[in-house]
Amino acid sequence: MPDTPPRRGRPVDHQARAERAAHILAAARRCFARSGFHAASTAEISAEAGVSVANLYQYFPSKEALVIAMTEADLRADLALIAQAFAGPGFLDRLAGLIETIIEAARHDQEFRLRVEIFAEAFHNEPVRQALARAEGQLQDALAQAIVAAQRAGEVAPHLDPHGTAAWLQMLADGFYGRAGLGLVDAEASRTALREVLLRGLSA
Amino acid sequence: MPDTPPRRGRPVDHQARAERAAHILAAARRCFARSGFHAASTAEISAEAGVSVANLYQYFPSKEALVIAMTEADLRADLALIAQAFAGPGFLDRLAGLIETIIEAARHDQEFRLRVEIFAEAFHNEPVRQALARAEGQLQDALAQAIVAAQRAGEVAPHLDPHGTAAWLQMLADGFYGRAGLGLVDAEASRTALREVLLRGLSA
Amino acid sequence: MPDTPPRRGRPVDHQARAERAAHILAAARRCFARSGFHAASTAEISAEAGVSVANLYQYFPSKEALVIAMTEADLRADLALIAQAFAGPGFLDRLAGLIETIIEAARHDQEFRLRVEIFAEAFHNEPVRQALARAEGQLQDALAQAIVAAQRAGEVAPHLDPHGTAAWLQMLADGFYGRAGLGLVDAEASRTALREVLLRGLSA
Amino acid sequence: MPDTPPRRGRPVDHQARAERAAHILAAARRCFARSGFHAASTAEISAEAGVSVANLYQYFPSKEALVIAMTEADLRADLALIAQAFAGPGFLDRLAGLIETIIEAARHDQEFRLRVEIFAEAFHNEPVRQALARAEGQLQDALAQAIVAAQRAGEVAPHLDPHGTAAWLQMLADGFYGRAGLGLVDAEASRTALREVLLRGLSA
DNA sequence: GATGAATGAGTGTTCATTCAT
DNA sequence: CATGAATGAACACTCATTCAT
Repeated sequence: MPDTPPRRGRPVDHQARAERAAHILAAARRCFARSGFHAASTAEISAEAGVSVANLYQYFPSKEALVIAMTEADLRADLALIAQAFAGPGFLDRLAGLIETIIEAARHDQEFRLRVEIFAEAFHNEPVRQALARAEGQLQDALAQAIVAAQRAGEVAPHLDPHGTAAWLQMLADGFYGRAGLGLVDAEASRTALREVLLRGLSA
Repeated sequence: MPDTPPRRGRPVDHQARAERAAHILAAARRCFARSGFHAASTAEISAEAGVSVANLYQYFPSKEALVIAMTEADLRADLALIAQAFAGPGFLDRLAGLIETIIEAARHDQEFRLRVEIFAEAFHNEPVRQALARAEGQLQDALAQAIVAAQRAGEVAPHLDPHGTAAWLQMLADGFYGRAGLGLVDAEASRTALREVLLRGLSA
Repeated sequence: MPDTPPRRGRPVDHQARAERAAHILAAARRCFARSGFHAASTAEISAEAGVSVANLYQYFPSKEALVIAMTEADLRADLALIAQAFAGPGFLDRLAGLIETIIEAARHDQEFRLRVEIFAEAFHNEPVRQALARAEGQLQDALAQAIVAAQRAGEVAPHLDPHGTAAWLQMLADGFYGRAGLGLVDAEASRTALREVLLRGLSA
Repeated sequence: MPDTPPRRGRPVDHQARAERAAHILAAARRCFARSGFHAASTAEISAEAGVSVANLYQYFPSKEALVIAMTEADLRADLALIAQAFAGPGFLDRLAGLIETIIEAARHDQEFRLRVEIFAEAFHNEPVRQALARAEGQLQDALAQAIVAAQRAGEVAPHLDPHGTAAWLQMLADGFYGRAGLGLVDAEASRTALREVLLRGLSA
């Protein structure tokens, strides 16, 4: 490495920047979930975050960039969730636990709407589409990996195609998000029915 | 109802009105699927339909009304499809055929995007939400009814809750629409995996 | 001609449209001259014209289109002026008269600023540049034609290149506009000096 | 002036300041010529100069100040050019040489656009107008002085009003800049025609 | 002196909708 | 019934400028 030239002026506070970006992103999340991607104006988002519109643009170059950043953050969170959820034996039990977690969450926040919103936006916005497709692909890979492990452990039917199976798990989840966003989810019935289909669909 | 008062002027040609409304609605469908609900302007829709913007407003009082009409038309079509699909014996075979039909359709048109788009809009637009919730409810009833019949015929596991089961079938479908809209659906893999989960999930 | 299909709805009033467009254009002229092309907002122009901003956009698709329309209208006016000014014998006298007219005008309106403004805009805006270049070309042709006629009539030195000569006449005019816009023109001195250079520069 | 009070802290390096100011001014010049006064942002200028925006403001209190400084620098350069160009005998030959220089320059850089740009800005910006008017006045004086000398030397017609004559020389130059900026200047034709008009317009 | 961070005030343009013909 | 004309309200994004470090 060549010696870096001595920096003049105010140094960049990377941590503060990251925090503020996250703060704005969280505000955008709430706004998009509440009003929808198009209806949520940059003014609304800035106000929710308590910053000026111009400041928002110093952290994200466009509204689109917000969705993309969101998608990527979600991906990281989901991957972490999956990694943790399937870290040990008992695949089916852990899956049932995951369902429980998701159903519970569906009662309290509007995050679910966000997922559908992002899907809709992705249809007409190429960069968003790419980000989302990439995220869905990575999630599918992670799920497939967990399925393979469970198959090796004899917990999941061995002849099932791991990726195809992961795909319908994702479809089920996305479909659940939509219904949850509409307020159509009956927690008790969902729990039972989903458990049933997962057990029957996967178990060896 | 009392007898209608004698009408003055040119009598309304109900059929012509209905046809033109359907024509406009079809145009709107294409536009919404192509550009999204918010990005598709009334101007774009009118142009696609070959009528003036003001004329559109004589058939539908608002853009929102278009989505609602669309939802209701879709409901009728879906109910007809279900009624026809499950009219005789062989529930599981018929279901597999339905999947085939849907997967094929996913390759040619963009209608799938529309479903997701309408979900997203419904989240922030109460009248749309009501229309969609009502449609989903009726679809669920129809599916549940078909499931009950199949259970009686011994084709579907008898202990399954018909409504809960119908619900996950819907989730699976909605999730499929989203992935199809994103272009993530591999026809062959989807066919196999979906058949598998349906068979395992439902069969007696 | 195939028989035109019977027009439905409100017919277009072409005259009213043309009048309103001209009205808006005149307002834009005043605004551009007063505030400059960039500083004059579409809101300012609409207000000056007494119409809504959206209405302005039904007559001109962009701010740029206003300048282009202006350039073309000016071209027509200038061509007419030249045609009329050099319709008969006495080229040099007529030229002197033209100068007089222009100098007088420079005292009362700000139109001169507009010319410079449009030049500046043309440098960075290709469509405007093309419109302006085309206009300047046509004006040069018209001037050159008048010079040729005057040469035939023995009023202008026969060996002068008509286009080159027309070019410096235009430069002189443009330069005059700039100085007039700055308020640097002394009517009396300009009159004398310009007459002198024209006479000496052109006469046989 | 009374003796300056003893300065505290690091002494100002006047030379370094002047150099950096000149550096920034040169960058601004390129940006204004390329994008226009309004379209060139302070960010663009700073980037071109390789300094921060805030730093620019430590050398020039506003964007306007940049144009004014530019005008004054140009004035100094032009005065020097004139002084040198007309330092000896052979006024007309020297003028012809000057034309040549200018025409050549018009082929390579965009500086010409800058002149027109500054004129346009001057119309709506009083401080700029004053700077430009003052510069044009001084240039006119210098030119007039050279003309008087040439008249004494018998090279220029004695009855011509020196200031009026200087004025049309300036107009010709400004008009040339505009056409050059538009790309309408044919070097060969311009050379011939301008030489002709200068000779005929001035010679004794 | 030099920089990063922040912002109020705007910009051109679009849109769903209404009204007169 | 069908159309052209009109508009208020909004929107994403930018900019010249200031201030704290």
